[in-house]
Amino acid sequence: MQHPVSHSRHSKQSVALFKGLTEEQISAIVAAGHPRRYTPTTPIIRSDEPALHLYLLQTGHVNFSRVAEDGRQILLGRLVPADVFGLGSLVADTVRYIGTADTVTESEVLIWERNCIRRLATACPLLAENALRIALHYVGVFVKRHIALVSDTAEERLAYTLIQIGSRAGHMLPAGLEVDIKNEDLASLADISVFTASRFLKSWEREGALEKHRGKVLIRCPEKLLVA
Amino acid sequence: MQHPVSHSRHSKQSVALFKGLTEEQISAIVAAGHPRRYTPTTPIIRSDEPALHLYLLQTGHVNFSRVAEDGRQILLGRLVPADVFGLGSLVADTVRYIGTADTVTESEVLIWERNCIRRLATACPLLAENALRIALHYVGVFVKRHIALVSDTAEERLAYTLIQIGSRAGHMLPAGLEVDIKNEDLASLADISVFTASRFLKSWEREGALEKHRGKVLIRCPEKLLVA
DNA sequence: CGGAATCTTGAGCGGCTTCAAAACCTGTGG
DNA sequence: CCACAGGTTTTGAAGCCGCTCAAGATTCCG
Repeated sequence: MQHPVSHSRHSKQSVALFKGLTEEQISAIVAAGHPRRYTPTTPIIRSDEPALHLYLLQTGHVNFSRVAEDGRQILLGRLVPADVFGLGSLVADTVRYIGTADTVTESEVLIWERNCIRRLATACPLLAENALRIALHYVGVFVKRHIALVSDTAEERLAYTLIQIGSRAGHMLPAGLEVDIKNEDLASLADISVFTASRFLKSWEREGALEKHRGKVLIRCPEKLLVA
Repeated sequence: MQHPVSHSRHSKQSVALFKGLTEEQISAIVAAGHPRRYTPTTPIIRSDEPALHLYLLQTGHVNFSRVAEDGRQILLGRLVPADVFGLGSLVADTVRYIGTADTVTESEVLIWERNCIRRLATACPLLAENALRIALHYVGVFVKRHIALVSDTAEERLAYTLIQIGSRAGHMLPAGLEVDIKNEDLASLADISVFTASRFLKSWEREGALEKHRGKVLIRCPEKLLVA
């Protein structure tokens, strides 16, 4: 699975964690972090481990998930460049990671140790405030997903998920918006079975709304997904 | 619905938002807030409104909910004394409330204006850190509820919900742990229909695990809920 | 006592899931 | 270059959990 695609290195300004900081502050913080590269399908953190590190994804894609008691792995989100994870490392008493992060593609991350990033946050309170905003954002995201799960149909959830993941992790092509994602992951994000996902995707393909290839979806007409 | 029950005024130490602060700091913060009293079933904040205030519940119970597109009201949680809501007021750019807060019983809250609480947070960074911990805690709570929704049965979810709400909002009686909550709210928190909720509650009552009265559940043997 | 809210019970059904099996795609190694 | 093995996707058929709908019972309060 080699990707000639550029795993777009984000600009520093687009990092939500750095919002409002000066160039100098950002540079100092970035310099304090350790870069690291992971091969595809490698675990970076595991859920319930003590949150000892903060991570900033620079290139590549990462699945954030959690396993249910019955063993099924439930995707909570897909992380893209400029996303951070391991926010628990910023609080005083040791909290634990909420989910497991596994690389999907080869990925580069910037890592700070707990004490290091906490020291930086003390010197620069905006960092803590940004972390709070991000955390609240995720609360909103999960509430929304929850509401959708109890009040929308499987088809509506899949359509919404596809649009959402497309706008975040997709890349523009002449033919449309392409997303590198398997049916299995799409299904998990939409909280439906792979079979149901396949059925709806196929039906949209027949209507010309998208094209399906192994591990890829090419969205041609996003508006066609939301109608029927 | 008059309650002779004491809506236990929390001690200042038990407030998660004040964790690690000195008595002096807490007193100063509390002094800066405006107390206010609400009658039962009154809205305090509405979802999607700009987060202009931070609230600390001092006495009473508050439902935190959100309405789905089809109009159904979905309970996200029940707030008890020492809980805070409106955390969005702590971040710089105006975010919006995630849910609606309605009093269940007569309630007293302490209110801070956005600018006021932000000034206090600047002077006392621990406040921001505590807010982050609380936000991350809620992320974990919603993730857990979501996992349960896709992998547990209706009965398991209801049992878990009952235990949870009992330990948070219940009061000890000689006969057991009593919770003031309607089937409808219990059902919403467990993400099941009122009918399904009624069936399981009745079945537990027949097994002697609990007693059901209008608007009340008396839990006698919590362990009996988790078995069959 | 009347009326409104809450709770109960039964019957029927429906959207998804589960299960089984086959088709398909893709990189690999002979 | 072709065949093979692994993972991925498709399709069909059957079943089930919990929901919906309807109606009645119960409790509470003015």
